[in-house]
Amino acid sequence: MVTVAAFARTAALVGDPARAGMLTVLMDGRALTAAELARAAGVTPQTASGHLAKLAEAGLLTVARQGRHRYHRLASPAVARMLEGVMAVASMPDAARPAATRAPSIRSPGPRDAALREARTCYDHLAGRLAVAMADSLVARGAVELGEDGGALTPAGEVFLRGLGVDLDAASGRRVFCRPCLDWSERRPHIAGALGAALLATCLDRGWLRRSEGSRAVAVTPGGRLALGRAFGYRQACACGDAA
Amino acid sequence: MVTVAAFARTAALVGDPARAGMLTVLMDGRALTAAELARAAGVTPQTASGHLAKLAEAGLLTVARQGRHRYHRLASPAVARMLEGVMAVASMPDAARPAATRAPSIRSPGPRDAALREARTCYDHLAGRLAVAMADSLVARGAVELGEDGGALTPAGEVFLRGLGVDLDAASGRRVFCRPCLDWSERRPHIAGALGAALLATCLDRGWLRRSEGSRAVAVTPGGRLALGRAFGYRQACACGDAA
DNA sequence: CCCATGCTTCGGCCATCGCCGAAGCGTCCG
DNA sequence: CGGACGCTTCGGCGATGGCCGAAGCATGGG
Repeated sequence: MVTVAAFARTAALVGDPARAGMLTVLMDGRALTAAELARAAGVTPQTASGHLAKLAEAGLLTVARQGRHRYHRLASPAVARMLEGVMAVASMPDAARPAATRAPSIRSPGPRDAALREARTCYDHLAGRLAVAMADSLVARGAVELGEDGGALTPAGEVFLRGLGVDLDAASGRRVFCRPCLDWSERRPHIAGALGAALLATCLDRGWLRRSEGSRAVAVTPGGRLALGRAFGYRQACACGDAA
Repeated sequence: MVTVAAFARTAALVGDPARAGMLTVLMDGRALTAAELARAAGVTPQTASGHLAKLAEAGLLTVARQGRHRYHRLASPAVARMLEGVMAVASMPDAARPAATRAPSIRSPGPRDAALREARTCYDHLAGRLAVAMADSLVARGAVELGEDGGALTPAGEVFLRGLGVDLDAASGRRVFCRPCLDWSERRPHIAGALGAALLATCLDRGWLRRSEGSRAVAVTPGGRLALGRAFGYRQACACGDAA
C-alpha cells in the first residue's frame, strides 16, 4: 500500500528548486560528484550535501564512492520516467505562466546550446534533433510504431536493427520495449525505453557518436555522419557538434 | 524550453500533503467538488480552495462549474501519467522508511477496502485484482504483449477484442496504444493507456461493471460475472463487491 | 608526516507556505 | 425575498525547511 504521505514526500523531494536542478542534470544518465551537482544547482557544497543525502535515502539516487569522490546517479529507470512525467506536465502550454521570476535556470550553455539541441543524452537514450530524426525514419520505414501511450518494434524493424548491429536480446526477450519520450527542444517524441538504450549503446560502440566531456551533448564522428546518414537519412543541421 | 523553475514548481505542487491527497482521489478519473476534495485531504474548505486554485492555474486540473458546485478533474492523461510515475517511485522498496509519522492517509475505507482491492478505477482504466487478471489473461492468450517499457496489441488480440465489442478505432488508428500501469494493491502491471480506457468503457457500456456511488470501487454485475469469467477466466475472490 | 581536497555535520538565520477564523459573493430553494 | 449552501478572499499565526559560515572527518598526494 502506498500511503499518501509517502507519495507527497517523493514529489516534494523533486519540488525543491535546488534538488530539481540536480535531478535535471542527472537526467543525462551520468554519475556526477557532489561538487558538480552543487554548481549545477547553484548552491554551496554543504547545502548540496544535505539534499543529496535526502535523495539517496529516499531511493531516488544511488551513490558510489570512488576515492574521495562520491558519484551520484539516478537510481533506476523508474525515477527517470517519473522525472519525464513531471517535465511533460511542466512543459504543457498552460494558462498565463508569468515569465517574471525567471531564475537563470542552468548556467547558460552559450555556444554549446546548438550542440545540445542537435544531439544529447536523455538518461539512457538519445535526445535532440538526431533522436527525433531517427524516430521519424524508423516510423516511416515501418520499423517501429509510436503512439501516445507506447511503441512497438515490428518484425521488419527487428530485422533492420539487427542488421545495424543493435543488440536486441540484451534488453528483453520481447519486442515491446519501446517508449516515447517527449523531446524538450524539438517538442516531438523520440525513442526511449530499452530500445532507446540499445540504440544509444550501438551508436557509441560503433564509434558513430562520442560523449562530450562535462556536457550531456554527444558529437557525431565522421564515421557516424556516414553511417547515420545511410541508416536514418540523418544530416546534421550544423557542424557545431563536430567531433574533431 | 522547460526551465528548471517550472519543473520544480510542478513537482512542488504535487509535493504538498493536502494537494497530494486531492490528486490521489482524483486519480479515479471522476470530477469532484471542492468540498469533497477538502474532506479527502483533511483540510477546511477555504484551505482546499486555495490549493485547487493553484492546481488549476498550473494546468493540473480543469474545473467545470455547475450550479453552485465546481467540479474538479485531472486536466489530461499526461497529468495522470506523471502521478503514476511518482507513485511507482514512492512505492519502491527503499531504505528504512520509518512508518512513524503515518498520517491517517485517507479515511479508512473499512469494509469497502476489499471491494477496492477487487476492482476500482484508475484514472480512465481499471485496476485491482480484476484488472490484473484481465491483463494476465490477455497476455496468456497472446492478445497483448506487456513489458517494462510498454505494451502492444497483437493482430490476434485485435480480433479477439473486437469480438468482445471493444471499440478499438475510437482510441487511435494504430495498435500501439497500450501501456503498463503498476497496480498498488497487486503490485503487478495492468493495462492502461487508450486500450485500458477502451476496455473499461466496454465493461461499463455492456453492463458488466457498475460504478459505485462516492467510491472509486466498481462492482461486478451478475451479467458481468458471466461475461468476464468467459472472456478472461475471471472469478471474484469474494462477493463483497457485489452489485445488488 | 602534513597539507590539500572532497564531503559531511552543526547551529542559527530567515523566508516561504500551509493553516484556519472571519467575512464576502454567487446560486438555489422555500 | 430571506435564508441556506458552496465556494472564495483576506489577514495573521505558526512551523517546516532551505540556506550559509564554521568546523569536523575522511582520502590521497607530496
